[in-house]
Amino acid sequence: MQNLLAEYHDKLSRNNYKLTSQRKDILTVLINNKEQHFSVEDLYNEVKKINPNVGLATIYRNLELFCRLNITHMLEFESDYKHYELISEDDHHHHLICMNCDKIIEFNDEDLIEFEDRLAKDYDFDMVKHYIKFYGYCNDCQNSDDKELK
Amino acid sequence: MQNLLAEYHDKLSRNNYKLTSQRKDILTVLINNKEQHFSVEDLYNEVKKINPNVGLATIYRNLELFCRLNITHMLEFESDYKHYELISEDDHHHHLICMNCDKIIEFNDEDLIEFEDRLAKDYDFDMVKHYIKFYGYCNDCQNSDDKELK
DNA sequence: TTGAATGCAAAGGATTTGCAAGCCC
DNA sequence: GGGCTTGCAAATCCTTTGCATTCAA
Repeated sequence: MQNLLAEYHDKLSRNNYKLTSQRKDILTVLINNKEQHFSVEDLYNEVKKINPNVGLATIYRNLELFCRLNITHMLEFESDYKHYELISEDDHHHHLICMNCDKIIEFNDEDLIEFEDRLAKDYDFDMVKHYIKFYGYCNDCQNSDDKELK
Repeated sequence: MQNLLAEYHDKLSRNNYKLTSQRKDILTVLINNKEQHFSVEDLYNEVKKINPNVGLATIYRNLELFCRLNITHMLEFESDYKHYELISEDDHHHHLICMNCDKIIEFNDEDLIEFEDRLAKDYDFDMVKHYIKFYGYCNDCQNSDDKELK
């Protein structure tokens, strides 16, 4: 955790950004909840627990910055607000989204690497990251009659 | 094209929605531009060419409906508005997105089916569709110095 | 010290909503 | 004819911006 914060501090410095106390607080919340993704509002509320004076605009401005620096990335789930989470290098981390109850199942998988390599070669594309969303019905909802779509 | 429109008409009827002239116009534009994805504004402008009296809210309301019925789906590209396009059954259709120039390269691939099948089994998830976005640098931008991130 | 970063509040802009009028089935 | 749809315009709400103040380096 100290490691990660130091690493992000470095990256900010290298790109001529300062590690303000607000940035430190935002990163701390993200680091302490690596497995979670936050809406801006939720993140704002968490950071306020550490620093009650932080402004919402600061959260927006810094998430934008962190995404630009590849410290965080944005997740978009249809019919919902944007969410953000830390990028972790060795994490192949994707989502199964239930079209009925909107449940989000997270999973990790290494098998896409091969596929990705071939793709990078075929399209001469320098691959940095990928986001994959699978839509369908979770096991709770597979027999439900609520689903539209007859 | 008649086929597709009739099919969508059926699906609307089966779910107790009417095929209004506005819905027909919207679907017609989408069908005639299957390979394109539209922002709401762009779609609005196209539909106005057919029916100048259509309202913007109608476009929003119907795209929401069409997505709910799995006639269209929403594409989200970071730092941009939402886009929409028709869903075509047999299309495995994904995007490579350049992080420098924002170029979007579309590609089709069948290789993910196997992966997807395993996943569906592992998580007892009834898979309907998947969207995959790869981020990186296109060949024009690979040697550019503009990229941040030192 | 000094330009970058923040907080606040106001502005912006995409999307949604209320309601009377219109239209599909 | 009846109720779903539409058009219009106003409202909503997430996000951005301007500006004076504060702060990291």
